Amino acid sequence: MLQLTKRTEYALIALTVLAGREGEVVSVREIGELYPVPRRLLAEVLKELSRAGILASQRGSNGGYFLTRPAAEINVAQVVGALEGLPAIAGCSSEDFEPGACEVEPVCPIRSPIQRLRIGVWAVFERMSLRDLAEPARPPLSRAVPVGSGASDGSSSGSGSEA
Amino acid sequence: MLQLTKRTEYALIALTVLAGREGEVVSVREIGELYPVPRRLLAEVLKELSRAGILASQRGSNGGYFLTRPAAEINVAQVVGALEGLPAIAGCSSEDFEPGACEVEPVCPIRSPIQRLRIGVWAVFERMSLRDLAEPARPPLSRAVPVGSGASDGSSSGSGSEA
DNA sequence: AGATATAGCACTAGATCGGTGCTGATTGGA
DNA sequence: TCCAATCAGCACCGATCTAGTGCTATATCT
Ligand code: SF4
Ligand code: SF4
Repeated sequence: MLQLTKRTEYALIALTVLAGREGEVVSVREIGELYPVPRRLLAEVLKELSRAGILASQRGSNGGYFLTRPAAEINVAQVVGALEGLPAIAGCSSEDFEPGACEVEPVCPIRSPIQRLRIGVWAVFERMSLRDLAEPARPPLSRAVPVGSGASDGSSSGSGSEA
Repeated sequence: MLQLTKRTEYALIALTVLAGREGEVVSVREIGELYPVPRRLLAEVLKELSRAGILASQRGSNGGYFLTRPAAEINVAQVVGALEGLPAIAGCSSEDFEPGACEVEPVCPIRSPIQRLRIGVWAVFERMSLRDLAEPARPPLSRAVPVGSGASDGSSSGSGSEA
């Protein structure tokens, strides 16, 4: 399934708040009051982000979390990477992939292309920073791009989806 | 989890073969002899692709599957879309998402950004055709690109995650 | 008729995910 | 001093999804 986990979504929501209040210390409760998110789970997620070094925490009363770096320097890729491990696309490019786990590997014809996809997807996530998240979205949306080899003429490729 | 299913991987492997033998009719057995893939499962997947209109089938002896269109006109996005539904990134942008399923939706601050990500990821998949898959990979790799608004290009952003 | 191949569908076991429980440690303040 | 608020750590459960298989029917070629 090519979809982020709820944990990651909650993380991004929380980070949106954090990014809009840089320098402040924000508690899980506050965020929970802003958005109808399972607080307990949100807390768990923020702990993870803290362990990953994206957030730092302040314990005790008046405690909470805050960004360790400017919002513009933290991108979605880092967040996703911290919570789900970097996007693998295929099993063999996952972090915890043990050699031999895939029978096809020695002769797999799609490893290289998959790798290219992975890099492309990763780049998409890298290009969106927390500041982009927090801001009301300014979409110059300068035409997508990359990854393919030749593919130059892909113009005709409709979305097609299914059915 | 940001990862393709095994089904999709097998589909791509099979399509690589099909793309390299355009005009021919190739059976599941043949593909299974080329790559150590669970044939039974592979068969199931090709059926799905057939239902989705990406492949057509020929039954009976000497039967098998063949592409309905030139390999260059079929891209990975179509394949993924047929097998997993288009990349949703978040639950609310999934095909079978029922309104009200997400509590946060009415006030969600990340819907718009997520949408942008979705488009970006989708574009990455669209730009890789079956021909790109089948070819021995020539990566001029035309530098990745946009999607975000500003986005500092801190290409250095490593995984940064755990371990 | 018989061998080969796809069509369709249901089913099981295992992995993953969403969410919660519980206990402890740290801090600020009444 | 003691209490309330808050983070830290970890284990646990139920629901969902995935990988893979079983079985039966249908079409085609020889
Ligand atoms: S080797 Fe090929 S089949 Fe095995 S996991 Fe990697 S991409 Fe998928
Ligand atoms: S609305 Fe926000 S939280 Fe709900 S699914 Fe969409 S992105 Fe995730």
